[in-house]
Amino acid sequence: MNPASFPPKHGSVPITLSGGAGPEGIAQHAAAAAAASGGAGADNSAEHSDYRAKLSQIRQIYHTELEKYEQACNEFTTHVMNLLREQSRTRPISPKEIERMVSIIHRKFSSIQMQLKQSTCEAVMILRSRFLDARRKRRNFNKQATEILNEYFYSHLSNPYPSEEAKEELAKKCSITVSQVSNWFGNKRIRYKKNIGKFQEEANMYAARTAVNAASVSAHGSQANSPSTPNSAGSAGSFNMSNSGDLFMSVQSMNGDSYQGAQVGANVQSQVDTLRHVISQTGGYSDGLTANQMYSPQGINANGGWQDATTPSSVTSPTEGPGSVHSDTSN
DNA sequence: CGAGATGATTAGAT
DNA sequence: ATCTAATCATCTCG
Repeated sequence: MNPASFPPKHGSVPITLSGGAGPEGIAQHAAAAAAASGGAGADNSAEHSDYRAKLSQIRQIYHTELEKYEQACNEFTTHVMNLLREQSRTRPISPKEIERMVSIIHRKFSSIQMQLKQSTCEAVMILRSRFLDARRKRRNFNKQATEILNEYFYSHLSNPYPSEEAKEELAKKCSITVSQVSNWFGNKRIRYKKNIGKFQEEANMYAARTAVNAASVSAHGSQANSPSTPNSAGSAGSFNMSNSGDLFMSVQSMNGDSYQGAQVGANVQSQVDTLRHVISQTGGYSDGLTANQMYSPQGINANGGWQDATTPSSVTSPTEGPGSVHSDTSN
């Protein structure tokens, strides 16, 4: 009953079922069966019942094989017994010898049965990985869900860590599970941080949208919208982290514990995030400052990311970054 | 078909 | 327990 060797990593495929006299590939059998039922379906319950059908199929194969081996064992034993009996006419054969013979045979067959067991185990594992590994049936979220998630993300950019409640609400709105929401935010944070340039357009879009929605729109707000895509964002490979928030440094980091429980703070922060955007878009014009970095990595400090927070001091004071890279945006 | 996008899983850190 | 970072497996688009 020991789990034998669980294939620790997928994609390895080294299985190599016992060659030779052993029970040949139950596992391969099952894998083939699983592969045969590919495609189309994708109905959750249907798939699950499919999985169970395959499982019972494996079980049945296992039992019939087991029975077969047992029978073969018995037959072989009697055969050997007969031989011995015949030989006992020409030479004396002690009962001990017979017993030894029988036990040898049984040992052999039981080892074969162990192999059978192991193969079955592998088969189940393959089946499992094929049907139960969620990665294998990944579906993209629908457009609306991603919109909702993105909206939340970009309107909380300075602290994109939705609370449990927020997650539940998002999950409900998007018709996905809470852990899917968590996954999404985890992936988003990482990927955003990793390549902010790639997400600038998106960030601008959602920021503008939420601005229009939330800020009650003092009419005529539509313009200012993206003077063509700012291709300057550069960052080919080395992320030099042009952290120059400059304009809006002031509001930057009030993240951390300050509004842990206070929803008010969060709301305010959200508004600030949005407004900062609007400012960044329109404000660029008034000065000579080119608008080429409409959305700066505000919430992200140079060394790491959002999460470390709790750096007690040093926040709220625009003391430039550690490296003071300060890429000058003038031309 | 290949590259990039994307959701899920995992190891390790806190 | 939750997050990050890396990675996997699949989807999507050209």
